Amino acid sequence: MARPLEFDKNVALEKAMDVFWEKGFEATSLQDLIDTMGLSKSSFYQAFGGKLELFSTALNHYTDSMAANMATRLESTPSGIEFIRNTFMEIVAQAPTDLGMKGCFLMNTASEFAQRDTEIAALTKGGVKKFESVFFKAIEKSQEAGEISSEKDAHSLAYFLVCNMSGLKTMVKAGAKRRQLRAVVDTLLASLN
Amino acid sequence: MARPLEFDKNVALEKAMDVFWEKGFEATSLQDLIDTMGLSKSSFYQAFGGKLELFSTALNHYTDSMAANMATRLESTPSGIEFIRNTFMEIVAQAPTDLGMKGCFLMNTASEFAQRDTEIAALTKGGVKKFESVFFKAIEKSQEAGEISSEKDAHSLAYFLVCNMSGLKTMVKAGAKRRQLRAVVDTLLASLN
DNA sequence: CTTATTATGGACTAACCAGTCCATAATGGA
DNA sequence: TCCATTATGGACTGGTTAGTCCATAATAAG
Repeated sequence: MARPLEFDKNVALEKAMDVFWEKGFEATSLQDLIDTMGLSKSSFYQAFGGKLELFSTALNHYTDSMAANMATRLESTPSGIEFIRNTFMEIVAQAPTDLGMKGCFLMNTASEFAQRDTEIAALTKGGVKKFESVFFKAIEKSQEAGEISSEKDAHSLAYFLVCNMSGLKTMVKAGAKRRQLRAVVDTLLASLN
Repeated sequence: MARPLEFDKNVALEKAMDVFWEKGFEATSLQDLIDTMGLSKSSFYQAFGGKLELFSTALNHYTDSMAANMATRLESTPSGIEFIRNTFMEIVAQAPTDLGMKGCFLMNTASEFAQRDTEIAALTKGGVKKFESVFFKAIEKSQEAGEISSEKDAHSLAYFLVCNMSGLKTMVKAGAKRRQLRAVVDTLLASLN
């Protein structure tokens, strides 16, 4: 019926997500975006509405795909506590890499400007819940298997894990050494028993 | 010998710190700064060199005064673990206030652009050490008093506390409720014993 | 009072910002 | 083939950015 798009919208969105993830909202210019995404200004506005709108879309894409990824890994891991250990060990492992230095897109966003934009604030709240819910399931699983005492409140523990995930990823950005992160994870895991 | 400054440099620096703290580096314009600091562009550049230079100065001022403040409070608190509890309870208490929503200037900075500027990266590393060292002293104090087992590594615990402090302050920005933060602090404090 | 020194106000710059608009290109259906 | 529809390239906008520069104001020493 009409001229088709010359680019893959999902691919372009992922590239935009990477830029926002690495540089944040303010430090990312429209030029950065259209260069990385490889499309013209017209196509950009046509397809994604604008900078802020694209940012929201990218952030939602991030939390959805990340949480889905974690949920899948949880299902394929026999032990809940093993899933938790793996998740945190991965943060330690990728600490000195480019990926590690980007931190967590969700927490970066909360830190940068959640309180300046109510829509973004709602998005970060929702994003936290997605991660929290995966940890909650992992803890329930562990409690059923007797790995974690059932007397502990699973919701509190889940939030505690999210909080430590956020803290660890920020410490990576603040220049933490692997052994320091490792020590934190050890302490954290020990506190679950 | 010559015309004197019409403003107090320290007062101006504190005001600049507040703006950077609240809005971050990128989102703070020179106009924001000179408006808040109440001085002209010429005086601004004359006295503080430039935006980035002022940011460094403000960040250093923040970590120095914050760490000094904590050190003083530690000395005047009989029990090390009580100091730790107070410190974290204060974060919970001020969570829904304007101050709480600003988060931690140091961690905000690490999150925003530590990895884009090597000088700032060095500053954040140093800032973390300042906080870590206060917690380290608090833990040593607690271990001497028998409140915390001496078998635990004080350095690891100190870093664990810094990490949780960072995490909690980010969770505040992400819209955490008081009772969620409270639960995290309870879990954290319980893990020290 | 004069002079050397420094602070200040305000005009100015060049680059960049997000976003708009329109003429043109490309496509599928009739 | 022709037309309706949509995508695209690129020129353009008004506003903002950090930072510079100079003429003038204020001061303290002599």
